[in-house]
Amino acid sequence: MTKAKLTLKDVAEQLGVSTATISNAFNRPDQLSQRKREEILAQCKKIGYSGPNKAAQILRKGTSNIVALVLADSISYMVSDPVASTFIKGVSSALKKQGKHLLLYAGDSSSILDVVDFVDGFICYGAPRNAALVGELALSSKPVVTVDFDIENKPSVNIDNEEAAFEVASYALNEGDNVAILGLRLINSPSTCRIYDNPLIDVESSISHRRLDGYLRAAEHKDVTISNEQIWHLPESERSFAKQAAREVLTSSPRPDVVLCMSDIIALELLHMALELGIKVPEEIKITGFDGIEEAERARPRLTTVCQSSTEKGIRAANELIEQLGENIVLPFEIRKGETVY
Amino acid sequence: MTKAKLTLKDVAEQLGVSTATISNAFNRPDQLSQRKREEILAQCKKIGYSGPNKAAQILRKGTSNIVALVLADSISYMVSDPVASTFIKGVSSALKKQGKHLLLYAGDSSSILDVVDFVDGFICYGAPRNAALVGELALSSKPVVTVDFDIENKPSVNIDNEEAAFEVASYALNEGDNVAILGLRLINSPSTCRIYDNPLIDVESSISHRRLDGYLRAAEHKDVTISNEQIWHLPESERSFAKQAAREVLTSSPRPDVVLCMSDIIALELLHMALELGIKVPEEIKITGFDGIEEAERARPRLTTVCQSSTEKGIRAANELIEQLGENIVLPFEIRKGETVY
DNA sequence: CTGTTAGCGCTTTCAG
DNA sequence: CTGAAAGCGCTAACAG
Repeated sequence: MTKAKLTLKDVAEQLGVSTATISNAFNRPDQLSQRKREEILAQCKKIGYSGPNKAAQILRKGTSNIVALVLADSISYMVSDPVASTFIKGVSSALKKQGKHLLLYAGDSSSILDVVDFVDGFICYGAPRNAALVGELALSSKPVVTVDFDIENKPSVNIDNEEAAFEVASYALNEGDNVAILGLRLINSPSTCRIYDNPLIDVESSISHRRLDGYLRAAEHKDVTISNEQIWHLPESERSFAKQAAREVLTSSPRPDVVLCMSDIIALELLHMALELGIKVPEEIKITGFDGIEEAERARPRLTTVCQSSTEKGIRAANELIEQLGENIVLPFEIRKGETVY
Repeated sequence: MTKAKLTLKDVAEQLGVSTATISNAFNRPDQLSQRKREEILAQCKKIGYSGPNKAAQILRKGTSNIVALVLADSISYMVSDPVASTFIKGVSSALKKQGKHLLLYAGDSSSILDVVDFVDGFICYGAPRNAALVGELALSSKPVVTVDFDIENKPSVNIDNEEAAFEVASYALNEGDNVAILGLRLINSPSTCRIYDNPLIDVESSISHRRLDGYLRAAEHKDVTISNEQIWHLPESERSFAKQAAREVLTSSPRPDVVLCMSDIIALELLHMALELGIKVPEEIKITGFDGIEEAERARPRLTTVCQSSTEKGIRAANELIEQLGENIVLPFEIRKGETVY
């Protein structure tokens, strides 16, 4: 406790060798005889020197073994989202294998400047709520890997959201269906509402719009029309918003026969509310989700949804960052045919 | 990109002032006139200098604004646990307010040496799986706050687990009941099993044993005896283990009338399986949980459990670390009377 | 209010 | 294989 912190220099002096030798003993085994090295390491342990100071190493070497995971939103929000936490799981397991550490960074932070100088790179999960971060990341000289969105010239990990949405919708829709869509962040509104003619946001970049494109393409194929009054916007994939939207949808008249939901959380909330109101699923209303979270599998009836492996995404993103291959990875997805569609 | 990184020294030269002035402009506004300061900041922005290099600041100042959150187990495991992720939520929101960053650190890591030199302190959530970390933390000169366990002379945040378990069990138990307990990490076994006469682990330190003490005290008060054959050990609060234990309990004969579970995850799994098997809850079997997670509230029948605010724990732990008051905080809990006990 | 300077603790040429 | 010395980029004490 009160023990003054030993420096490499102190140790060199005490052991009567040069600082380089101590440094090499810890960092470059090839630079000295095995015997000498072990002797030094043993001595160090004895006098209580646990190795070179990491802060100094970071400055000197320019690497820290810390990877920042930039989440789309606040950490508080992301960490309780099952999809995001599964992704984090993947990232952390891959980083651990490489001896890297994980710094969680909120996407609503004002800047990455706080950490850019010492982290080894960024994994960016979803377009950050604060769009300015994207610009900073694009300019940063540190490696960046994006997931579920893209930054020009940066490696990325994605699935084909448009195609996935197309497939699940194609499976659920039939001619003559009255269809509703529960979407995510489609317009700029802090609350649940139908999109009507409001200007759409991030049309080019957001996965929500890719999914919407897929749904609409499927509808077109099936000769189903979906008006803007039948498309809901939810500000977040959160239960409270999902509940509001579910209630609106289920109490609207005529009630939709099919509801395409952009996340499983939304779909599950809708499913529960439908059952509570005595509405039969899928007989009276069919429901599809998106993501393939565990809870969707546990639900009865089982949710029909798009399964993507968030763990795999995390692993691939971490490895891409470390190996710096510069790839734009597109991962497969799978339609899980549950019992909320027949 | 190809732009050579500017240093403070470069900038000072370019602007024709001393390095101290630039440094002060960024760090100590009181050390120079507001006009000069703004002028310098503006110039810096223009030439693309975004402020002093953080890695150098960390070495020089000895602080980084990074707090390590040492989780009990691997990050992968902890991040998908609802109780832990709620705790993380609390920590991250409190740290954010203070402009601190969050480094996630796995409790099964071999050492804290990797980061101890540059983080500002440690929040340790649950006794780490690798017990050696406790020793390192105890000796570390960096501030440490423990949660759900204690290290001598270090501040901590806890609830009274013994009393909480006592109260919930007292509420559930009646004389003559046949009782089972689904416990966590009571003995040293990697799989679900009854504890029988196996040696108990961490008897002094673990919250599981505090809870067990509370259950047994309540049983004694109610003149109920609970033998070691009726106490199950689960290695983790994970659904798969919970399922195994639930099956064993529900198919054992005579079937218990009351099952006291050391986490809501376990209790919920038991509840679901009971319902699936057509066993009436609470008529044929009463169930209590522990923690008060959201899902327990959504379940039908609603789970009777001990509610503790993990968010609050996280906030208090973070603030304790920052303010360094050296307190040993004991937070309140609350028995939530759901419908799994009557 | 400004400038000079000595390190923070380490790594890594380079010469021996 | 070892040792001396030059910084990595910055801060803060001190002198002006």
